[in-house]
Amino acid sequence: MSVWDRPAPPNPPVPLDRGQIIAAAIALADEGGLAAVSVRKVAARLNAGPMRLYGYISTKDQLFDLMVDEVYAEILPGERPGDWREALRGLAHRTRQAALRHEWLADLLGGRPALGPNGLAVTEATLAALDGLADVDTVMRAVETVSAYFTGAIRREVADLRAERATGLSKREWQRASGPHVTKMLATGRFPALSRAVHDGTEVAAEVSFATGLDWVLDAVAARLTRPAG
Amino acid sequence: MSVWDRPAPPNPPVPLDRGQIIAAAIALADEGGLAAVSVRKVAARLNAGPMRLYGYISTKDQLFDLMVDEVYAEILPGERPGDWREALRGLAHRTRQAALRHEWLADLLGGRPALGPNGLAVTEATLAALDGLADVDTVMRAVETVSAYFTGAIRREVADLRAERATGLSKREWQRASGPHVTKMLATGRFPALSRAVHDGTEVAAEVSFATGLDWVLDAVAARLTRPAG
DNA sequence: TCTCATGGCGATACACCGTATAGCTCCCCT
DNA sequence: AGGGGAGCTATACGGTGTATCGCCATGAGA
Repeated sequence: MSVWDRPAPPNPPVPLDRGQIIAAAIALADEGGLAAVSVRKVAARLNAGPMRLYGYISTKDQLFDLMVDEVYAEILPGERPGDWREALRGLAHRTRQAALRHEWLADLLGGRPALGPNGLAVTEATLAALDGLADVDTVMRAVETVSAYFTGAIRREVADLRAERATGLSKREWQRASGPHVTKMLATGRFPALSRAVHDGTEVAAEVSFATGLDWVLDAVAARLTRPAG
Repeated sequence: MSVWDRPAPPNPPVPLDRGQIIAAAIALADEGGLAAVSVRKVAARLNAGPMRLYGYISTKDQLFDLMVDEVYAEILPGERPGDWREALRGLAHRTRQAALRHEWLADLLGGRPALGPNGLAVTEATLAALDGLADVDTVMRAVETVSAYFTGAIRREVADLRAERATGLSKREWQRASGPHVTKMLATGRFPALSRAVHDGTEVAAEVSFATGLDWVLDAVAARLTRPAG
């Protein structure tokens, strides 16, 4: 019996490794959000059966961790930053940019400690940039505070962005156009300060608002880093 | 044929309303985390078929929104706060306490705009406490910055707490005891600053770290609220 | 009092999910 | 040439959210 008589194996199965799995998962998430990532779909994109992935991955949550760590590679600082402030500001902005490229990152940010190699490398680089400016505990507090700020800010920004996209209205347009539920709420008069804020507030670009809050927080940190141990 | 001869309907079906559904869902989440909340399980807890809930709720995500708004009721300030700083500090601490009572809140915080009645009421109270201290835009920026901080800080705290619980080790014990993966990473010598931080850092109570960072951020806000429009 | 409409409820069903298990097939080493 | 082991696949289980539909009980109208 020649090779021609016997049918070729249905899948000429390409070797496959963790990296391809992570890349496929990220592609799916970029296209359709985290909800579009399923073990079956990732496998399908690699011409593999679902169970094949479990040779490289132990659980779906672990796949999420790996995806996050992969993105942390994009967040790593390119060159050595000028000073600590530039280091922290850069970290914040690079994280934000990564989350705008991969919106699903906002769903995962801060949800689990970032202990992958790239996550650790980012932390290392950040701590190194603040090294010696104050005692270890103060430095830790500084990094944690700034991280907490930009994590929270990024999450809110992405949440608002999705809401706008879903309703087709910007936050500012709400009150006028239709904001079916919120408008009615504001009209009840039970939220005067909020109404005034929505009415009189200037609509400011998300990046500006992000950068402004960040500068405030950095100022606060500066006050503790220069003085020895406030 | 008397009433006694005819068997009672198997489920004496209690009327049921949104509040009971939300309460049941929260109870499930408190016990087993967000993952333990399924439409079927919530319904079962109310002696109802799954489809019954869809008369009161349109989607599972909406149920999550309702759960969050219910918890915002616990976050509402009890009495009128002394000054703006007390208002913001109180808000932050009450949110944190709520998240410690309902850990699943950390998974949802900042994930979607809080537009329910209680969420709006919290925002209203907060804005009211800052009213007139600066122009509307500065006040908005202040509230957003503080909210971003405590949202991010709470998420991280809960994430760490779960990690500790899962490994049975505190963050400090990692390096010594076994931290299967992280210890090896630190041992590679590729993360000197991080290693030093882990080694030399003082283990500080989560609440203290939370409060410290919060005070820093509040100081930063104070600098903009007292000066008119920095 | 009898009849009919209606609206809420339940059962059923569908498509999909994560993953445990077990068997098969192919390759390498002896 | 034969045996062992590794890696892949098929199957299966117990769950998920929710669309659809048919029933029954109730209240209204005659």
